Amino acid sequence: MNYWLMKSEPDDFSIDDLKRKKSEPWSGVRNYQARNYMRDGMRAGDGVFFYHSSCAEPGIVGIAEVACAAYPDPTQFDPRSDYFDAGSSRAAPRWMLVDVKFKRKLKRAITLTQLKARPELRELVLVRPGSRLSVQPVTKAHWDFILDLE
DNA sequence: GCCAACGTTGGC
DNA sequence: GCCAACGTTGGC
Repeated sequence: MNYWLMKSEPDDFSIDDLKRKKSEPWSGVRNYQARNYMRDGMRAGDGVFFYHSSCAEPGIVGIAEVACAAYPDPTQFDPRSDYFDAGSSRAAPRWMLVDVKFKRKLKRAITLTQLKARPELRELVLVRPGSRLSVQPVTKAHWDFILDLE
């Protein structure tokens, strides 16, 4: 079992949105590294930290789970979508996604500030200088450590 | 294959 | 809104 962190802007799609919808196709990722993690790394049942970015208090706000293996992101084929990619095709899809399933909200968000303050998390991709990946791996040790911060 | 220009991300 | 860091694009 692997562990991940996935970012979402709460104004766009929040942990409460995921709770209400129960499961959501993680559409719109247009970064190759993030795609590769979803396509090659993720398996159903993997753990996911749901992270709120670009907001007043960025941080981990909930726990989710990978719900299925990766499949083509349908928005890449839709000319009316913001995520349309004319360079992709159904025969050779460029962008893949997984469904993300709600598990629970944290009692209290674990803020980016808190995470940065912990020397044990120095190697966490999220807090690495310059890292902007919206889908990133989390080691089991970091996963357990972060859960204990709740 | 280099690299400048441009667009995006995301914390502050 | 600013801006640093990063990724992508496209001319050469």
